[in-house]
Formats: sequence, structure tokens, C-alpha cells
Amino acid sequence: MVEDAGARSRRGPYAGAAERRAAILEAAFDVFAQHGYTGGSLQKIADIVGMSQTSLLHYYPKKSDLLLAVLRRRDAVGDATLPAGGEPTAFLDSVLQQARANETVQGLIELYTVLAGEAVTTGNPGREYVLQRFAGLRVEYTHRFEELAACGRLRSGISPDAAAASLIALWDGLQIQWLLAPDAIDVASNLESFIDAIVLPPTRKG
Amino acid sequence: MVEDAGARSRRGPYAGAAERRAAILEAAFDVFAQHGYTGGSLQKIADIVGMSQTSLLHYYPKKSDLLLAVLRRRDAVGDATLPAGGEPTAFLDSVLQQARANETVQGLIELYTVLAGEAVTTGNPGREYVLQRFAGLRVEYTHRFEELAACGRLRSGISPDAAAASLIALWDGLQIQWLLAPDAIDVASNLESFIDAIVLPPTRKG
DNA sequence: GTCTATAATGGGATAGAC
DNA sequence: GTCTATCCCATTATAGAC
Repeated sequence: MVEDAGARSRRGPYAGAAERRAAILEAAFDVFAQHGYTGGSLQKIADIVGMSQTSLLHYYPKKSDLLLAVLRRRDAVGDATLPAGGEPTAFLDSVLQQARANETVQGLIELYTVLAGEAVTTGNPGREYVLQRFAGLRVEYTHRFEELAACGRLRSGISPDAAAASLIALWDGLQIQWLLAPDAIDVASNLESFIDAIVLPPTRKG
Repeated sequence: MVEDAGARSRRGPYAGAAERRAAILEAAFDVFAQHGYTGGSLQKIADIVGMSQTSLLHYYPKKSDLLLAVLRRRDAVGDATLPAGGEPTAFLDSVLQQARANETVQGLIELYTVLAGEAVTTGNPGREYVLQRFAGLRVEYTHRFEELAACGRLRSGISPDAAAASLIALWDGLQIQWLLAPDAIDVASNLESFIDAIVLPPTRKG
């Protein structure tokens, strides 16, 4: 985490190259969320941050660099990967908590939904990232469901990795329906029903 | 369904204006599936069908017309809405059957996934269609789950409309994971596990 | 670091000849 | 119906002055 943050406070005129990059990312986030990657333009992003399109390319030489940067920023902000090894139920609680929190950041969900869809198109620079993200999420969730299965709390007939893939899929699918009809869909409560259906209550014992 | 199909067999030179339109639609289908709506171009479509870009516009004056035509064609071909009122289980069987059949038409799933994602972008001409399609599917599926609930076969704690939205969401979510990692995801078997978890076996009785 | 200017390409759509 | 020619606009990216 050290890197060369020394770019700041070195010389006078340009206090905040990092801030500039952050502002660009935020603008790119909004533009890509609203118009998608293909539909979003560097000019729009530059307009928002208040610089020329060419100046923007000074920070991110290619459009695809900007996409990957936006996708990676989501990691840091998006899902706060909770500490492993705790109560198995904590995992499920955090999923529902995250789902409810997501209702207040529609732009984030929009971004994710649009870019995930575009990721399957040929030559999309975000494809590998999205692919790896799904794979990583499946691995993580599978571990959690394995813990639950070890406690005998996963319904028989459902494997941990099937539960993982399905929970992720359900979540994504509910989000797109929610984006198109916010009043008709309650993402969190649907997830909760699903969880209740595949996860058994704890066995009685102090 | 009569319309003016009489354009055919009227005069000599142009036998098959309808065939021409069909060929255009097929090409548009492929291009939009591969590149999305924004990323797909009229020129690519025209190249495939073997005509100039301007000739293409003679049949579909605007790009958005082509998108809507492609989306509507999906209705006729895609989901063969099975006859209502039969065995409640027939509905679930047809879902699984359709899911398995979809494995052989990856292009169709690609098209649907990409266009659904793009539909949430601002100004996308397909938004209303996709929105209505989700709403329509939810209504239809809700009815089927109401039938199951009437037989006491829907797990308590799950409402018919929640089951409907979740089944659709799960299906869509599994498909995008499948597109990115076909060997890691089995859409149909995941759907089956979900159904088994929320639908109870028939009560014993002749 | 930031800009103007511009290259190089591609997009959707129109006009009009045949 | 189909084409060529063209318009006009937008795009990403580069060159080079300051």
C-alpha cells in the first residue's frame, strides 16, 4: 500500500493527482452506469469532471483502462467481505443486510447489471473480470454453505456449490427486475425466503 | 393475421419481401447477440444479409425498429407458453424442459442477457419491452404458483408472487453465469433444486 | 498536466438515380 | 427495391504547443 504516493506534496502546482483520478473514476462510474460501457463516452466523463477529453486520457490512456478501474473500485467499496470463520449464520445475515443497503445505491446496481450483461459480448474488455468475479463469489459462498452443511443445516438434495451459484444468480436476477420495477420487487425479502427454504433452523441444543 | 401478405405472388421481380425481412431479422439477432444493441451496427447486419446499409433501412427505417422486431420475434419462437389449466406440475416440468433446451441455443440466451442488461440504460428503446416482459412473466408464473398453493403444495412462508419473481430471477442469473462459464454451471439442475425446495411433493391420495 | 487541433474511423440516416 | 453518394455527427486516440 506504499507505492509512490509521494507524488503528492513534492512540488507545488499540482496538489492532488490522486484526487483527480478519483474524480474521474466517480464520473466514469456514473456514465457507465447510465449508458453502459459501449454507450458511455470519454467526452461525457470529461465534461462531468471538468476537463478535456484528452486530459482524461492522460490519466487513463485507453477507455478499457477506465472500465477496469471502475470495476476494481467496486471491489473496494461494494461488498465488504466479512471476516470468515464466525457464526455460519452471520454470512446469511450479511447478505440480507447488503441487499437492503443496495436499495440506497441504485447507481451501483445499475452499473453492475449493465456491465455484467455487456461482459458476455465479444471483445468486451471487462469479460475476464466479471467472469473471475463470479467464480470468486461462487468459491466464497460455497465455503460458507459447506460450513452450514457441516452443521446439518443445509437442506438435503442441495449441494453447497449449487446453493452458492443459485444465491448469487437469484440476487442478480432480482436486482434487474428491481431496477425496472422498484415498487414490484423486494430483493431482500425474496432472498430471505430463498434462504429460509434451503437453510434449516439450528438444531435445538444449548 | 391476414394483413397484406398479398405482396407476394403479385408481381414478378421481387418474390419474397417477407423472406427478406426474415433474413434481416436473423442477421440482426446474431449481431445484437454478439455485440449488444449499442455495439451492433446496421452495416454488420447488412453485410450478413448481403445488402447495403441503406437498403436495410428500407425495411426497418430506424435501428430501434430493428431492436423491437428482434425482441418480438423472441416471443413467437422462444417460450412456447404451454396451455393453461392442466396438471400444476406440468408448468414446472416445462420450465426445466425449456431450460435444458436453452443449452442448445446459446445465441438466444446471449441475446436475451445482453439486451436485458442494456434495457436499464437511459434512453434504451427496448426498456419498455423488457419491463413489460418481466411483468408479464411474473403474472403468468404467479398464477401457476397460486394453483400449486391451492393444492397445498407451496412451502409456507413463500407467496406465489415471490416464488414467481424468484424463479424468473434465478433463471436469468444462472444463465449469465452459464454463458461465462458453461462447464461450471448447470442451469436446469439448479432450477430443479430450487423448485424442489419451494414446492412440496403431492399429498398421498389416489 | 492541460490544452487545441486533428487524425482516423465509424456510426445512423437522407437524397436521389436507376 | 436497391443502390451510390453523401451528410453530419460522434467516437477514440495521437501530436504537439504551452
